[in-house]
Amino acid sequence: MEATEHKNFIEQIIDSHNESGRFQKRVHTRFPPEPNGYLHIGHAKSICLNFGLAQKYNGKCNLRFDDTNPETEDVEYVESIRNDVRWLGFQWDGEFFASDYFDQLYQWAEQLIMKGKAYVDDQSAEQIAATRGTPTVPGKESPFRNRSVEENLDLFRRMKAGEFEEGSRVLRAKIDMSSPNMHMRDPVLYRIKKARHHRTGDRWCIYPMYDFAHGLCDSIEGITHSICTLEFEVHRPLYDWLIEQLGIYHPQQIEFARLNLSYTVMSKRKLLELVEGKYVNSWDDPRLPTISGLRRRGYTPAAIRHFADKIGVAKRDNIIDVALLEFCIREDLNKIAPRTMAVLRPLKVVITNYPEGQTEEVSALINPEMPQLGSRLVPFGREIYIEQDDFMENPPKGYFRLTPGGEVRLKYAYIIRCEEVIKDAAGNITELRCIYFPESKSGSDTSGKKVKGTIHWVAAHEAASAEVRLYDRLFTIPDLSDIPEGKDWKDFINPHSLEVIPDAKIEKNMLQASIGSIWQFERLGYFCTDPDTNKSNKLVFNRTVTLKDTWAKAH
RNA sequence: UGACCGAUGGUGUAACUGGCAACACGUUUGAUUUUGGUUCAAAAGAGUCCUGGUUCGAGCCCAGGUCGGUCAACCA
Repeated sequence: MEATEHKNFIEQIIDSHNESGRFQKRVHTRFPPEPNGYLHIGHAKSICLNFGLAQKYNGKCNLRFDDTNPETEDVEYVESIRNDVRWLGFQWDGEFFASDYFDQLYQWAEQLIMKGKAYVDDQSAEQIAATRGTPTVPGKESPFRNRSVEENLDLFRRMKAGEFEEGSRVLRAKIDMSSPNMHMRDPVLYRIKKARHHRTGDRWCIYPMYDFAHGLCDSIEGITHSICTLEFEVHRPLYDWLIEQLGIYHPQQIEFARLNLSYTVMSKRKLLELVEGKYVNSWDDPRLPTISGLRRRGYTPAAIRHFADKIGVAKRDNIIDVALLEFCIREDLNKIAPRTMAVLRPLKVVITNYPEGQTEEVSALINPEMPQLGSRLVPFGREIYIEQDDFMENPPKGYFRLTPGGEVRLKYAYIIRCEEVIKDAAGNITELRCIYFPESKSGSDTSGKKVKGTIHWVAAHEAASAEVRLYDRLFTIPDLSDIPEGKDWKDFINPHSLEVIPDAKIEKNMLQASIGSIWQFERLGYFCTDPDTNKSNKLVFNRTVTLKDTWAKAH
């Protein structure tokens, strides 16, 4: 567990509740998604917060689906949300649906009517909108606002019975049309929707609005701390009003600032636009900040949890540098990812003094961070591939890989010297002729040679081939909430966010790599096998993140 | 010309509730290294949005500003 000495403002509130005894030292949170889309890393922040608080205070955390709008919701999303929460490493105490409470909610609505605190409004949606006023101008009361309790009850029951057309009537709270808080201007509580609900089927044709249902559901579940994002701050007076009118258990709502990540977008609307507009390939496209995208990209639950822990919780708007997320995944993967060698852009090297037809196997550490894991055998021979980047004909100062006449170590093998550069008619370098120093073999080096650089390689005679997908940030600017005038946020999509290497050379050991397994390609970064590996009958790797490269950064 | 919320290094979060502004990421430098990775060591970088007040003492309290965010779906 992390050594978190500093308490965030929510923990401080909980502590004060525990001192005052407001909730009898009980802590019961909940994660309340609507099953109408996929979870993203912003949700992960909320999940880690809610479940984390429950763990820290020996409390409970529910998973509740706020499924009050049958038109947009589906069981498919319920499944994917469950799956993502579980994958993140959390197990909820109770699993509930707002729709479980439809009967209770309906009873409460009638109760409000009987108290004279709610009425059926015959106005159209347009009329209601038009008479709501603006933040600075009070709204106008509906002509139906003062119907009798009997009439309201009758009308509401007939709404429930399906006697009226969709959109013809709604149930509204009777609060204050001139309230400075727009949400208190007689908000809609129930609307008619003759839609089939994914759980209650055709049992209902009226459905509660989120604002009516949400706080009441928390109350039903005995939630102590209803944690939500900042935009619901102005809704709180309404939730409190409802609870007060009904005289029921009162949870404490606490709002925090949602996560924003640099170089990406987090809103459901924009994510949907990226997927539907084919800017990315799917909801689990590894470039997306969706949980499924991050998973496919090779992010681990531990790294995401650690990230959520490090970013903290507060109320001010924030935009977290993706570099922090990348730090978290590198930190995790460095410890656990087995190493292998892969050459993305191969340059053939012929070792002229290595006997033709001869091969051998060299020993390579599985993970230098964990030597106890032992080593693997890697084939070596007269012809190998090295990275094109690891040779320069005219190197800048400070370059210490291979150059004409220069020497480097082939990792876990020998030191070589470049003797000759072969080019095609166009002047492109096609091959290098090198010599090796037999006495410089790794582990038994008696050559006395000192080289500055060590490069990775793959033996040509036993190289496997793989497709490698190199991902980069999805956008070219860090802050997508700050778009210059006349521009659209989609104008800043990074055209190079995906580069496909169709034929990389990798250690043949990798043919056995299982789907989703995570590797470090020495000197290149962390990669995981993509599910497409199955389909295409060829190895496909996704680059999770590069290794830090202080040389490349400066050049 | 409304209500609510917020403002601390480049980024994010702290500061025992009034006592020398700290930690992490990022950046830079050095050491180690058969990954220009890791690890280790160090440095630079804010005087806490502004103005005034209370106080021996203010990032924390008070007053007034400024700037930013949120709110006007029969969405959540």
